[in-house]
Amino acid sequence: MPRRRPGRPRRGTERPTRDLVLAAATALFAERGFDAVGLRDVAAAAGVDVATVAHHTGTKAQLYDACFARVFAAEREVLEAAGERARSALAAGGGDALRTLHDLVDVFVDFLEDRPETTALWLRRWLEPHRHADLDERYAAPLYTLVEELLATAAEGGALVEPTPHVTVRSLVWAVHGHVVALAAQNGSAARERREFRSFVHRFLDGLYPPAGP
Amino acid sequence: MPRRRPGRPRRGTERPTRDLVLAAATALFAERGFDAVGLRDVAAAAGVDVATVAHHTGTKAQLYDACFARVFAAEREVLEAAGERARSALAAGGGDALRTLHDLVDVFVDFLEDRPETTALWLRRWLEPHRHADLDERYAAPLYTLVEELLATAAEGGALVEPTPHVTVRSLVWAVHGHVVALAAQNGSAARERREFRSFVHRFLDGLYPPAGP
DNA sequence: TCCTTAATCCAACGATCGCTGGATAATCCC
DNA sequence: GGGATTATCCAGCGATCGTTGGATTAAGGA
Repeated sequence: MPRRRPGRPRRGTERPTRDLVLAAATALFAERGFDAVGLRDVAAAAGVDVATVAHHTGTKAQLYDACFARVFAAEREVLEAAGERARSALAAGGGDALRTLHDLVDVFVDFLEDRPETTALWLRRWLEPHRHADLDERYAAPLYTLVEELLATAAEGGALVEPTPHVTVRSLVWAVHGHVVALAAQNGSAARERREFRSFVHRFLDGLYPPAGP
Repeated sequence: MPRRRPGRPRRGTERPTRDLVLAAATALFAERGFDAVGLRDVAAAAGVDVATVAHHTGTKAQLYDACFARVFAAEREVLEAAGERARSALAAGGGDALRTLHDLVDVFVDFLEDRPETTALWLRRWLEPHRHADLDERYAAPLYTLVEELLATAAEGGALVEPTPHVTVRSLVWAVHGHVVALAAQNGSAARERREFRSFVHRFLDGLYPPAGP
């Protein structure tokens, strides 16, 4: 690993060091948790010195928060874009509501399968809420309300056979996280596992609505 | 906290110190994780000295394993007893298979609601498999196969409308863990939350079987 | 050219960590 | 009563932790 050049960066240059540190720290935090990761581990993974990590990201707690903010912002962006697409598809009225709901949830599953560290950070956040006091309203609530809102919108046409959508959505989200964890734990035949889980989720979603009339 | 008496314990006396340490350590590990808990924290919570903790439970890693073994053994015992009852109820042939399945899963939900640290330890185990290399086969597999077996047994009468019981059972288990985490996070109206989740689980289980004929 | 700003690293501080050797006290067994 | 055994605590070891002060290098601004 070549040593990074010291000195003031050139004008047009962005600052890749901070992103480098954040990416390395995110991977380590997701795998081992806050206390098992030393700042020297982060520095070594990013190829810089410990003091450089502190220079860019402040204290360890601030670095932790920055990692969560970065990952959750990416998730939120993807989900809100998918939500907008679903909304306009339903507003157009031409599409099938159930099919739209399938597609929306597929985006969620795809995203978490592609970035398993997102699931790891969510689980750590749920396990240790005392570390994330200020993140509650900024990330968790919008995602849940989005899916619930989509569920309600999709249910406008046909009645929704589901008296507790809140519990239903939460259970669905946790099932997805469990799927990602199981994928990370097993060795082979991940493709089949992915297919089977999508099939399960679709059948689950279909069960929320009355069967289509003849 | 009165200092514990040194010296060899009396004959008939059991050894409460080890259990005291294990209980305190389990609560701390469930709340904060392995690395965030110091042996001095465990000792203080148990009202003993650090050396006493080491004397009874050996290494910190051994203490961690002992906590998991203790909690998972309790869970396994409860579940296997409920499984035996469900099996004999089905073998007698008199009862309703769906009702038997409801009761079995209710036992699981009740247990985790009563001991939320069980969920915390399961999630930590899933998040950090490198810490639990030897626990995989001893605890995880039997629970899953038990529920799947019960599902299969309950399905002998009526056909099971579920091509992937493995995925289904896992998703159900994760939904229960998510329910426990949500219960711990919220403040009030836990009774309503419990009722709604049970209702959800029952409807979910019913969806696995074809609707009863008229 | 010279001063300012910014990035990087080195060295080290105080605190805490897991762990242990040894002293002391209480009980059992003979 | 008197060793043997066991439980408990005290004190301290070496290692690692998060954090910081200061030196060095490189670029911008005048």
